[in-house]
Amino acid sequence: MPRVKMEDIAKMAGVSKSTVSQYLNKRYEFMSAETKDRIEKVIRETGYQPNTLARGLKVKRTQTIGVIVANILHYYSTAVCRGIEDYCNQHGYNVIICNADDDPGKERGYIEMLLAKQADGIICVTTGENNELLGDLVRRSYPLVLVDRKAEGIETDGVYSNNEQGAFDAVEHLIRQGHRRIALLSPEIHRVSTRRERYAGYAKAHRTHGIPLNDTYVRFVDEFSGLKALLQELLRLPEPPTALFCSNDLSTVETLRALKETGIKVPERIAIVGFDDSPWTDLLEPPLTRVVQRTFEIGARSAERLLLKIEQPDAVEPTVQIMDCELKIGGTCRFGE
Amino acid sequence: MPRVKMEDIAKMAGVSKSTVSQYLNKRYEFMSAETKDRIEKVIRETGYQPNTLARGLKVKRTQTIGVIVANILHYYSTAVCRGIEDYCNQHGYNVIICNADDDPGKERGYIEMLLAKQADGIICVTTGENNELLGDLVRRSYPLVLVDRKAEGIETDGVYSNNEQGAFDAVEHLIRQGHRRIALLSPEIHRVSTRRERYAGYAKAHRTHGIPLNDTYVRFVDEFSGLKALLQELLRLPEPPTALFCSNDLSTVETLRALKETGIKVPERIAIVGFDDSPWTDLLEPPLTRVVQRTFEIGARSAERLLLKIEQPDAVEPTVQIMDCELKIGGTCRFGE
DNA sequence: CTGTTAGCGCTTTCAA
DNA sequence: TTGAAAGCGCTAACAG
Repeated sequence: MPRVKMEDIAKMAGVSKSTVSQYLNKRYEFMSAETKDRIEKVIRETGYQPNTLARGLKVKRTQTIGVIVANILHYYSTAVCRGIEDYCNQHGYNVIICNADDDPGKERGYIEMLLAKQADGIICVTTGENNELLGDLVRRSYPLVLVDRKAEGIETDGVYSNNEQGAFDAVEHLIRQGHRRIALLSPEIHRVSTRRERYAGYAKAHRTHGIPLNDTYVRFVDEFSGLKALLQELLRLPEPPTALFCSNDLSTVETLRALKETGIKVPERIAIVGFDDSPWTDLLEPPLTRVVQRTFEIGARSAERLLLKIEQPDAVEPTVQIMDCELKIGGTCRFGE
Repeated sequence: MPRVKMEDIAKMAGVSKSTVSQYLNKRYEFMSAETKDRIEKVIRETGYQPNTLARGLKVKRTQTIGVIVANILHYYSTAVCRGIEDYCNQHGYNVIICNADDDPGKERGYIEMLLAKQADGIICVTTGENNELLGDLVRRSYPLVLVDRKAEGIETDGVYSNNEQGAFDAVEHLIRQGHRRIALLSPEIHRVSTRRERYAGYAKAHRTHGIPLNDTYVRFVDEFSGLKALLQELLRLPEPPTALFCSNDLSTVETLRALKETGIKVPERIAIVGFDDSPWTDLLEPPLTRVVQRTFEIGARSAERLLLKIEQPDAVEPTVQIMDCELKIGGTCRFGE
C-alpha cells in the first residue's frame, strides 16, 4: 500500500512538485488562487501527509525535541513533561520522551538516539555521569537545556528549583515547631546537585538556628528494603530524632509506607516533612507537610529556552533560571504528643 | 558545525560509502577483518552517528512507534507507557509518547503527526471519536494496537482489562459487606467502552444478588467542582447510599478529596471502592479498597503485538487480549459503624 | 506565477 | 571483497 507522495499530488493537480511544496510551506504569494484551491482539494481528498523524514533530511530541522527524564513514573517527571509538551505543542514541535532510569548508560544511549534522529534539541535531567558527552553537544552549539540537576562544567541553559531554599524552609519549619533532632533521609548525595543542595539547606537551617549537625541523623538510602530497620534503629538511639526530612518524593513515600507498616505514628512519635510534588499527599491523614516545586512551569520554561536556542542560535546567552519552592503545611510536623 | 557523515567515514577509512554501510548493517561476511577494524576505529574516533532520517527514507522503517494516551498525568497511562517503553527498548524500537487529553482533535493531530514521521506503528488509547481515521489505518494494514478502550468496528489487535469483571468484583465485595444501596460515580459512559463495561459490571453484581438498580444512585461526573454538593445530595436522600463505587482513578481521588474536605467519614458514614491503579492509595487511612489493572503487562503485551505486526505483517491475525483485574482489599468498605 | 534541477545522507543492486 | 550509481520524498534556487 504505497502512500501517496508529493509527486502524485502534483500530477493530480496538474502542477509541478515545487508548486505543491510551495503550497505546503504556505508560500501562497506567488500562486494563483485557482492553483491553490486545486492543490488544497487534492490534498484533502487523498489525505496526503508529507513525509517529514524527507523534509527533515533536506531542511535539517525535524521540529522535534527530545526530553530525557530520570523516571517517568515519578510525578515530578510527568509534570515537567506535561509542561514541556504543552509548550512545544503550541509552538509546532513534537516531543520524544525518554526514560533514563538514572542509568548513565541508558542516558548516553538516548542522547545518541536523539542525535541520530536529528532532534533539534534536548532537555535533560542528567544522571551527572555523561558530562563529556553533554559538553561535546554544548561545544558544537547543539541546543541543550538542563533541568532539575546541574552538570559540572556544562555551560548551558538550565531551569532548576531553589533546592537549598526549599530544604531550608522545610527544616526551619520543623525547628520552629520545636524539633531539635532532625534526621535527613536522602539518596546518596554526591553525584546529584539537587541532593547536595537540599543537604546544604538542611545544614544551613541548623546553623541558622544554632543547632549542631549530628551525622548519626544523616542517612543515605538508595534502596528501601532496609528502611524499616533503619527507622527503628533511629528511634532506638539514646537521643532519637523527633522529626524526619525526606529529601525526595520516593524516599518520602517509602518512609511513609515503612512508618505505617511498623505502626509508628506520625506526627506523635515522629514528625515528617518531605520534598514531594505528588498532589495526592494532602489526602493522607494527616496531610503531608511538604515542599513542592513549580513543576509545570519548570517544564514550560525549559521548553521556551530550548525553542529559543533552536530558532535563534546566536541571539541567546546561556541563562540559568532558579525557581522557588513552596512549603505546604499539612499536619505531619507537630512536636510532642 | 556540519556533522560527520558516512562519506567522511568512508574517506577517512579509505573505503567507499557502501562498505561503511555494510559495516553499519553488520554485514561483516564479505569484509576483510582489516577493513572492518579500520572502519570501526574511525567511527569510534569521530563519534559518528548515522542519520536515521536518511536511513528511514530509504528503508521505509524508522524503528519508532507512537503511543497515544489519554493523559500522561494518570498513573495508568504512565505505567502502560513504561511497559511499552521497556519492551520496545529491549527490541530496538523507540517510542514517541503523545498526550491526547481525551480530545479527539488532538488525537487526530497526533495520528497524522505519527504517520508523517513514518512511525512504524501506533498503540492508541482512543477517544472513540476518530474511528474513520483508525479504520483507514487498519484498511491500509498500518500496524495498530488499541489499549484500554475498544473502538466500534475497528478490527485490529487490542489489549484490554476485563472491566466488567473488575467492576463486578468491586460491587459484589460491597454487597457481601452488607451494602445494598450503592452509588456509581463515573464519567459520562456512552463514548468510552471501558466505562460502559464497568457500568455493566456494576449492574450485573446487582442482578446477581437480586438487588434492584436505582437510577438515583448512578451519577455521571465529568467535572469535579460540583462534587461536594453531589455527595451531600446523595447523603440527604431519604434512602441514602451506604457505599460509593468510583469507576476510574480520577473520580476516585476527587471523591476522596471531597469526602475529606466535607468531613464525611470513610467508611463509617459512607464506604468507597474505586478503580484505581495508583500505588499510593494504600497509604491512606484506611487504605483504599480498589480494583487494579495489570498496567505494565498491558503495556508490554500491546508492544509485543505491535512489533509482531510490524515485523511479520501477514503472519498475524488480529488478537484481542483481555486482562483480569484484581480487587485489593483495604479498609474503606466496612458496613455500618 | 510555475517548472526544472540538484541535492539532503543513506541503502542496495550490480559490476568489477 | 569492494565500489559506482541510482533513488527514497522533499526543498530551494534559478529559469522561464
